[in-house]
Amino acid sequence: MLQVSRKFEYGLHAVTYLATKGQGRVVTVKEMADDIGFSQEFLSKAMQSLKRAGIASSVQGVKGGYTLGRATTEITVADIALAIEGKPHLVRCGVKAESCEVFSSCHHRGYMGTLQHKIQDLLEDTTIYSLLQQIVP
Amino acid sequence: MLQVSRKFEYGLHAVTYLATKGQGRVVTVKEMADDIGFSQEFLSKAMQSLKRAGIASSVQGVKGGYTLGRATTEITVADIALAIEGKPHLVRCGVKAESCEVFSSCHHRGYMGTLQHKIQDLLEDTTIYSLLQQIVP
DNA sequence: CAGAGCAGGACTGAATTTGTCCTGCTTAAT
DNA sequence: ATTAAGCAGGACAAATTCAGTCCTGCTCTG
Repeated sequence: MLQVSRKFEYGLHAVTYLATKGQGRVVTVKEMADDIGFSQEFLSKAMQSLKRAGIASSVQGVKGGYTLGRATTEITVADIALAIEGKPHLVRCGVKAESCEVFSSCHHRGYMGTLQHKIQDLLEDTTIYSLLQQIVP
Repeated sequence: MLQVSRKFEYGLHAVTYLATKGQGRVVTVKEMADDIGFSQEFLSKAMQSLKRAGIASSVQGVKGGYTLGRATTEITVADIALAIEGKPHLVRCGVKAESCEVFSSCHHRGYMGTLQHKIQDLLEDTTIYSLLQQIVP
């Protein structure tokens, strides 16, 4: 259906939320979930993915929570997509060649590959910083 | 996962297959399925979608089958995607505003909208004709 | 040492995708 | 006129993926 996953939507919202809170501020998942209006449990999963990718960093224990792991100019939408959905594969043969019945005779692999690359470029072109500029002009 | 559906892959293969067979030639689903290596039943579904969109046209009865509905220069990858997957909705709120918990306060709708538009443009830029050129230089 | 909060594995239910089956309609050929 | 090839399309079944929950453990502050 060429649709982004819900977890990605959660993640993107979370990152912009953290960005508006400022760099130093540590925010709990509960606060974010309540404020934004998401399920706390599920948002937590998204945050864990973002943390593993270095996009967010976490503070353990009481008074713990999440902060952005780096500057908003250094986080692109592509980073978030990669952190949450893993490497993109527009077509199945990108994941597993065996999953394609016509792999050896396929005419479209080249095109689909460059298409995916172009989409990737679009995502890399947007940093969280520039995204926030668009929101609050 | 931002992946194209299998039915779309079937459809794209079918269209290029028909294109290489030449305009007039009527081809049965069975022939295509055997030649390409797809399930006949499922490919048939894809063809029906393509037909409804005018991309393919069908001939009923014995000696029936499918042909391309118009010139390869007049069929884009976007046309095939639309025929088979329907209108694209990168995010859920495009389908149903209610499916988004934060619709009213959402910061990303604008960006996701233009992103979707750009992807759409990429798909519209490729005609079957140009796709075939890439394959057989 | 109690409790807030992150980490992450396991599991469940829902939704979507993929694929099959069956019945009916159209038409060329006999 | 009858037969069989082939499209049309609804209904259904299986498989996969996604979304969301639950639970247990670990870490740190007060």
